[in-house]
Amino acid sequence: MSTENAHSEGTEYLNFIEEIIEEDLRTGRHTSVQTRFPPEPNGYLHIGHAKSICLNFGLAQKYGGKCNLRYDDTNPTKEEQEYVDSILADVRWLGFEPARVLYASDYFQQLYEWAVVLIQKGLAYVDFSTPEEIAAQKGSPTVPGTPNRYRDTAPEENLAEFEKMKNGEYPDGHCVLRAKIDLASPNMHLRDPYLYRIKHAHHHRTGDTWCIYPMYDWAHGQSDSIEKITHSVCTLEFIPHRALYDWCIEQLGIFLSRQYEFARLNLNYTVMSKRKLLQLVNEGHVRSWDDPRMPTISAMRRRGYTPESIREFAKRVGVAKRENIIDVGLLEFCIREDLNKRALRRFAVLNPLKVVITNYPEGQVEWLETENNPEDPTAGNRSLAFSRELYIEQDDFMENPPPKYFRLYPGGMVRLKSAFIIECTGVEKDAAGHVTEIHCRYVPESRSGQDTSGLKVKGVIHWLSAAHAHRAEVRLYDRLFQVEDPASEEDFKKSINPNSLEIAENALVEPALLETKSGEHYQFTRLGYFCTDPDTTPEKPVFNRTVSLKDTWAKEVKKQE
RNA sequence: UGGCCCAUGGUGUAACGGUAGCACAGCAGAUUUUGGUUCUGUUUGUCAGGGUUCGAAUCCUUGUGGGCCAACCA
Repeated sequence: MSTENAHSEGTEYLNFIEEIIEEDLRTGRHTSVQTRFPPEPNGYLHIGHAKSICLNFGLAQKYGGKCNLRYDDTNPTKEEQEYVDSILADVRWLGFEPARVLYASDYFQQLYEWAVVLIQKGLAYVDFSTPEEIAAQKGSPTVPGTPNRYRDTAPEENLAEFEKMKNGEYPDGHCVLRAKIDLASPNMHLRDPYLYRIKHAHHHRTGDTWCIYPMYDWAHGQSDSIEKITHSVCTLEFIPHRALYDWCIEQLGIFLSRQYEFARLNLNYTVMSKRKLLQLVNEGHVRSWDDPRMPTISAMRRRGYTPESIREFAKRVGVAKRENIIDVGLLEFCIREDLNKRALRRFAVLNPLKVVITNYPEGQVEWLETENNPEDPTAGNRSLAFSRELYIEQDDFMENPPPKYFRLYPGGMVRLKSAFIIECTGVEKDAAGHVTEIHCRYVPESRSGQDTSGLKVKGVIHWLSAAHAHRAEVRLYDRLFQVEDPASEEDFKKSINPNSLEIAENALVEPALLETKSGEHYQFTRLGYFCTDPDTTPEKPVFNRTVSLKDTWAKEVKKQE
């Protein structure tokens, strides 16, 4: 209930794009809303893309419109089918179904014909200068550019040269098609931008049909226009491109799509650029694109984030034009909030410490009921085996505890959750002085649910019957970087956290977890939320820690230091 | 040394000329057989100067700070 209130509070106001849309609908400028999500298939989607997906698909949903998935595949040398597939999968996993799945490459013929129109109008020319020459001729933000001799080539000749470009008569980089706009514009993107370049490269969809490929600025706006996109939403760095976007559409006299820009998502303690993420994968700093430490959607899925939690996160970060760096704590809040309601509780002991209940009969076993989810009575109960030899978490015992420690210590009492109260009566150590085993006595009349002991203990800890526990591998993740903004470092890889992955090799779990399947979510009681990894086998389950539970005690310990 | 975008608590985001609110984080307390959850209370903010106005976070202006722009990338 309270979360619903939070939701409604979060959506009571309109973000600036929604305001524009409502105004457009009110004035009749548009009668429906058409958006699109336009990724380049040259990498895996990350949490920043998730914000864009939620925005674009969310807008369409909210206003009864449609949202396309359109691959911006105009550069054959960088794009691959593997990425195409993963992108669609990620969009769907997030909970959105594209109205249509389209490709900018679907429009190559149309784009080519429009380029011919532009040339005929004297608004584009073929330039044989080198990239260096062209760059020099463009001037600088403070110095206007200077025209070269190709700028005044007659349309007929440009037409013929463009034809040669298309027919493959020139090698890569021999010449380019440029728009003829304004070499003195303060907006560098208007200083006769490139429209087409020659690339004798195999395209993942059009094969070898083309050897000239349109640049972003020549492809994007027209693709929007073809799809009758009413609100073309992109990130801030495209603001200077808008003038060119409008120019192309205006010169062609086609459907008037409009571009609006919002601030992209930045998360602290991670990097978001595809280039850097690719580097992390290729150089082995992480295992793969879906290594649970990565900010990619596939990695977050593997780690145990749910689509709902990511959508909620996108809602909470908002949409505005201000540069921002979101605290990962908000992401963690969103997944805890979601999983707290849904995840089944299970007992797991990450670092086992043996406990012998000295006054419990050897060989005896009794089964004790415990709830699967206290937040959800319909989740039911399960039985846990209790016996003479148990395991508890090493963290739950201290020989010399600090103040306010209310777990187990010599002479201290604690409740084993859903079982009995025990008192620590002795400790066994190895030669090095490490505690290897502790001895306790249990209070028979303190059985959970029928406690007549009259004892009151502050601590409640989880446990496992030694004879019934099973081995498991549990992977514990910490932030991948040690600094808030690794991208601003001289070398971002130097700030990689060497302890971002810790594997609990000796972890033990309750028997119910043996049948777990990849992708299932659990709360390991008192530890955190965990998700079964695809590496799991019937013999040895493997879990990823999605996020720990909030740990007030850890905070208290820090304060005491 | 050109142009464009932005500026509200620690982090985000509202307030559309009329009481600066919400969320996360923090802090304090209550409840709790998860030091979880839940509940209650609470600290912290309009970048600076000038102007318009009865009244400015909001409009104008100057400055400051941050971001973006000169790839045959998107």
